[in-house]
Amino acid sequence: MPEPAGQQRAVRRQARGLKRMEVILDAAEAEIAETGYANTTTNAVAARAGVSPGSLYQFFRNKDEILAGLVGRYEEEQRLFWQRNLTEESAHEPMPDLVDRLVDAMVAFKSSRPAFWALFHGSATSDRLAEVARDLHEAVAHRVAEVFGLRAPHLGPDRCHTLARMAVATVRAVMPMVVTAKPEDAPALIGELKTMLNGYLAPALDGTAQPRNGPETS
Amino acid sequence: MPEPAGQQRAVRRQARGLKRMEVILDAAEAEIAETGYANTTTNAVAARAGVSPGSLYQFFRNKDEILAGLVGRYEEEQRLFWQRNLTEESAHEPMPDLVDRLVDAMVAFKSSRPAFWALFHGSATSDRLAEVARDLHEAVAHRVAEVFGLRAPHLGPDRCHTLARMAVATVRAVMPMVVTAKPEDAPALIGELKTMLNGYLAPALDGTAQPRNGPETS
DNA sequence: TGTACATCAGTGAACGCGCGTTCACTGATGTAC
DNA sequence: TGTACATCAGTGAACGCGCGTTCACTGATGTAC
Repeated sequence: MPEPAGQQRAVRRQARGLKRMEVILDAAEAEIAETGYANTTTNAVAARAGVSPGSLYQFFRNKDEILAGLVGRYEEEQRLFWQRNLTEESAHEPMPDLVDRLVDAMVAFKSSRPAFWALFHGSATSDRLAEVARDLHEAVAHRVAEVFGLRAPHLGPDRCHTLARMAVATVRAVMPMVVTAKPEDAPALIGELKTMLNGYLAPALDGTAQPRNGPETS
Repeated sequence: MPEPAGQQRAVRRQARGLKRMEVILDAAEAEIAETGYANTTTNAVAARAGVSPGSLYQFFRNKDEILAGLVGRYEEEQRLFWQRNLTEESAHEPMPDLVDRLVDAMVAFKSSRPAFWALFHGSATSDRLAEVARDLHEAVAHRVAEVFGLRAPHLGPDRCHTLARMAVATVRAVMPMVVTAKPEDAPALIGELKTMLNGYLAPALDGTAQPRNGPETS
């Protein structure tokens, strides 16, 4: 008899149990990448993981918790990604270089984690998932805003945050186009995205040029 | 109004039948705006429309066809919207004015058709709906690209199309932020969107700056 | 060391619930002669 | 002008199917003495 929700005693997972959880999450990731979260059935995840449905429910109380487990893994990866790609040095990096580097890194990340993008950028979402995705994007925007603040201290933190949110939203909007595009068209779209971000961020943060003028050297 | 797409059997609708269909679509629109397409049940739509479930299925063969009916109505509205707001004159309008006017018009349209945006920009979508939304956005981009072509004939149609798709994607990305934002923050976000679009489109279309630069150092 | 017992890991058939859809039926309206 | 008949409009209970979740149960592993 399972204990009432909230009262559940801490379960001391054995090594094989922890292993199983990872296997189940891997299966869920693959399944979601293929068919979307809403179309993913718990039984399909269990079958793919090579366990019975009942076993799955021993480790995850319900379908949402499987999602939460995946999100937990992603959050760690995200943290590492931004820790690696966005440091205090980024505050002094020329804007075109910074945009170039970050966009390329994100595209590369996308390629290596298809399920991640299926979850957070795909069409087959869910209310629960949209909420999680929003939080993740907000966290990224927050981190970007911090670097903007270092770069242009004369702007208030509010304005930095707005700029960051706009930038994140733009990337989020264009990325699916890149994925959908024919492979030979993708680089052009990525170039457009960089141009756009640059044209928006450089004047606001570095005060180098008006939006109508090209980025001339100082 | 013409019959919903997919209704192929020549059923000679009586006047009251056509009226009922509109009532059902109104109910579906309201229901979808409140809970999203996936969470909308056909029985709830029927109840809201004041008809029995069986009656609903006399006019729409399945849930998808209700959606198709709604899309049909929206397509007509969309056509009128762009016919009104984007003409050949737009090719000679100063870019800031054009962006300003269109963004404002779209925001106003959003306010008057909440269900429309719940459908095409909300989080609770579906595979079917995502497909429809993509087609709509593609149609808008196509029309925008035509005006870009008039404005800057020296650019190829392909490049105009790319610029238009990027612009549409950006608007689509920012609009949910505007909706979600506190009312006093919305104007600022709309301003940012305009700045961004302007900074991207003006150099590319009006030739005030080179649109792309390669990886070479300055 | 072995034995007893609690807890964790695992099974897979079956249950239950929601929701799209259908069914058998009655009434309303249009059309032909 | 009425009558017959086809078709449209409408009802609401019930069906069926998919899928998340549970159930009763058997092994496996850890722990205490």
